[in-house]
Amino acid sequence: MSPQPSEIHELISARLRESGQLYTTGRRGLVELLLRSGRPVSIPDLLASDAGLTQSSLYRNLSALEGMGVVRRVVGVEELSRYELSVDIIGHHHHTICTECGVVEDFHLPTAAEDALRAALLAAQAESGFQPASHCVDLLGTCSGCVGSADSSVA
Amino acid sequence: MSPQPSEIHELISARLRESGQLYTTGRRGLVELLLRSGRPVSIPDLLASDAGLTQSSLYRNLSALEGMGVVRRVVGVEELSRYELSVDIIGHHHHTICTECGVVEDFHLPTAAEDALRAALLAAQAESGFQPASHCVDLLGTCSGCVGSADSSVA
DNA sequence: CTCAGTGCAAAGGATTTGCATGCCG
DNA sequence: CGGCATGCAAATCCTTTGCACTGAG
Repeated sequence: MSPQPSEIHELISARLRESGQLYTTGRRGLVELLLRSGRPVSIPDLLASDAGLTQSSLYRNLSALEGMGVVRRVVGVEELSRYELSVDIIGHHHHTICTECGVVEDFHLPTAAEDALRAALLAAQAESGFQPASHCVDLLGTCSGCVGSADSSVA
Repeated sequence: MSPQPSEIHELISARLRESGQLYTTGRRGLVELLLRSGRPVSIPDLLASDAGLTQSSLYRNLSALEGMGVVRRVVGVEELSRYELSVDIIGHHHHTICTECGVVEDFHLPTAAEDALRAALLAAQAESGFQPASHCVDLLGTCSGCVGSADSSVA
């Protein structure tokens, strides 16, 4: 299912070309690092682990690759921590994260869907040895307010 | 399903007492703000929106309330952004986030579960007017390496 | 009165940006 | 040669912390 490393490099190289950018040694090294680690890695980790990466280039390259859809930030649409009242106060729910305007909205799943999801996660748990305490389902997409406007900023 | 605001305040007040802490005016105001906004809010937002909140107190109060399980941080177990290769390169998958050691691992859902999940999310989408581009399912819990050790740091 | 909470201000860490230089096409 | 990428360093933003003071029980 996953392409071979060599194919990956060619794919990325091609995408960069399309955007008028270069697949330089540094970028290739970064991709190798991500490929090798096999899990999401933080920028400070990358800076600490490897040798040849410069702070600013790393940030810039990750942004560039992210903009092309090669790399993605794992948790939120923004890097800010967000807070809300806890589930046992507000009730169990999930979030929709609008990738246009960054707004995070609460969103409730029908009970049947919630049960199906829980069952699926429990089944998956058995295989991995990971003990889930809770799950977090976030939908990334476009909120109703941003559906009309292509990419314009919030009015 | 969700308690009334007055009950919420009493509940929080009680929990604070148990921990030997106070439910002061400032904290009550913070909870009101969270209650009123109805969605996850960032700290800079809180600082900008309301008037009477001091930066340090806000951070401290959110930490205190989070520690008691009243409030929770929405996205990651750590505040760091993490990067990985994109799904169309690595393949679709989800994450397990260990709340003990902070390690984020990739994790694949069985196809049947993935389908059920997708169907549930599509159904939910129809009601909300939100157009999902992708979903993100994260399991919060304890990884196999941390299951044995209670709360000790990584060995 | 005593202890926890608050406010101010400075420190710490992550991320972004400016500018001059090096490298690829 | 021309444009993109890099490196260094400074700037910016979010978050944490120290310390003295105010508020609540």
